[in-house]
Amino acid sequence: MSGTPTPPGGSEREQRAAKVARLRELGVVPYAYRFERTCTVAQAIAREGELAPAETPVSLAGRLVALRGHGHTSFGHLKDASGKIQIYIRDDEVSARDFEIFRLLDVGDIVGVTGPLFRTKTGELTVRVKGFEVLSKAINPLPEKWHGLQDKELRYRRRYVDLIVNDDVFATFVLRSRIVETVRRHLLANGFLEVETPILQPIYGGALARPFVTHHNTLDVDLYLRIADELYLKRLIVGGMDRVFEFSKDFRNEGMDRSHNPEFTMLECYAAYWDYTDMMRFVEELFTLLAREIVGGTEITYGEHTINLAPPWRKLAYFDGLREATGRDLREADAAALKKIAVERNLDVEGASSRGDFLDILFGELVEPGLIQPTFVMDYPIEISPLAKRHRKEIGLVERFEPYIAGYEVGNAFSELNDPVDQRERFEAIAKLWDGGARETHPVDEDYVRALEYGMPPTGGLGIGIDRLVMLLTNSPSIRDVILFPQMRPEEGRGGAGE
RNA sequence: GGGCCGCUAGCUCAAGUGGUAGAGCACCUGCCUUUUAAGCAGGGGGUACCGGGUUCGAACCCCGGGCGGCUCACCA
Repeated sequence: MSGTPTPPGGSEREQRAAKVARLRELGVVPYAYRFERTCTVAQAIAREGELAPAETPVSLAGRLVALRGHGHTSFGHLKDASGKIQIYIRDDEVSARDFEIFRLLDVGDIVGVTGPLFRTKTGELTVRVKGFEVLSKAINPLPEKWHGLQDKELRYRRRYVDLIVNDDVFATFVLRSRIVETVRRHLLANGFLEVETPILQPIYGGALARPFVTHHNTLDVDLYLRIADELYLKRLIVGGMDRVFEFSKDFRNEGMDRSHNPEFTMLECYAAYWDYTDMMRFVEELFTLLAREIVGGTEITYGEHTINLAPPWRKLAYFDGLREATGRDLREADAAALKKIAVERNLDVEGASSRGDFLDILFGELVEPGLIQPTFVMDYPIEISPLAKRHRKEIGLVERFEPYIAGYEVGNAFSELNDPVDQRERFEAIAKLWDGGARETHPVDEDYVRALEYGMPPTGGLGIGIDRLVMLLTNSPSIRDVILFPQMRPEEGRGGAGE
């Protein structure tokens, strides 16, 4: 093809590919090596007043998101991570070759432009393009400009396109980064040390969940992807690291839905010489900071709820919550009695067998949904808290709390169990439940018990589900809206014949 | 895993009861020197998720499969 315009016919992708060839014919490398920009779009907009428009050109780089050709001129919009600005080019202000090259550009291409800023007669700040470079020619067209990319499957599978065209999606992930940064800063400011612990673990623990299993060839052993990093962090407390934390990608081989992804991010932190009341104060401080820095106030909106994060938060003892819901004191109730209550209320008790299972069901169904405003649920039954320290006053309870917001459990904390003998007994009790057919349980981690036998100081521990935290602060209804690449079935084999 | 819904051009969506697939955006050609959902005129583009069946004829009806969404169950 020689100098002739792109021939008609073929898919848009083919037509755009032909433009790449045409650009090369014109001596343009459509995939540049670098571009020196003088500022971002947002900076250009902010600095308009300081610049002497006629003399001081700016160089900006970004994606063409709109083009409006007018024969001898052309308007368009250039978008970078900071914002969007109009560009304007005239054929009497650039070379004929440059204008021809410009006319080969499409929406979606990445370009660098240089020129002074001016205001059009409608008052819009615009770059008067005197020179430009093709930085990357896009072969695939962007989604349509009015409706953008709607299809959720495509949005998740091609998140890069979603990010290009849906500004609110982009903003959510910027906020996620800022949230993590704020949490990290608060921890560092309080003397916590950021550490990294194994993702591949020979024994999984620290939570009750089904793990992913993998295999190490050289060692010829099965390893588990961690379901929590708790037991490793507390080993570090034993080792004398008084305050540690880790943003831990955890993996749980369970169902997926609006609030569960197989891999998710958990913050865990541990502070020697704290108990759970210290941790409660810390959580309130952290959320107050997040509210101020991320939301700009203590009030947030989540779905239909307006939530006030200002401390102090309501404190609700676990069995007080159950008493309010059932009218009965269940502290002494055994498994059979609890089952009876659950069945009376038409709750699904399938698969439940232990006292802890029934308590979990009753609390989850009757109490949790009402915990909209921030609430610390405190002092859990010992059966469902194998790593928490016995309550200093109440028999059968542990010093544990979970902060609830908008009906979501956003964290989990306790005065950590540091008595090795008690810990071993708890592990064994749990293991027995396994033999009894309980849904999930722990293998005994002998090395962890051994670590406790070297002496762990009294310690307060806290876990916060980062994904859910981000959901709350960004008013996102699905965990998939706050995870860049949520787990999907592979595209491979789509449309294939059934097997 | 169960239930309901969906899958048509690159994207967003149409097409009473089965009759041989359309629009807008995007792309191509022409015109257009301050437009902005630019405009006007012309044009190209389809494995209808995949496979089978019924039928003279299937985007549409039936069966099987795939993927997704919502929801229930389980979990954080």
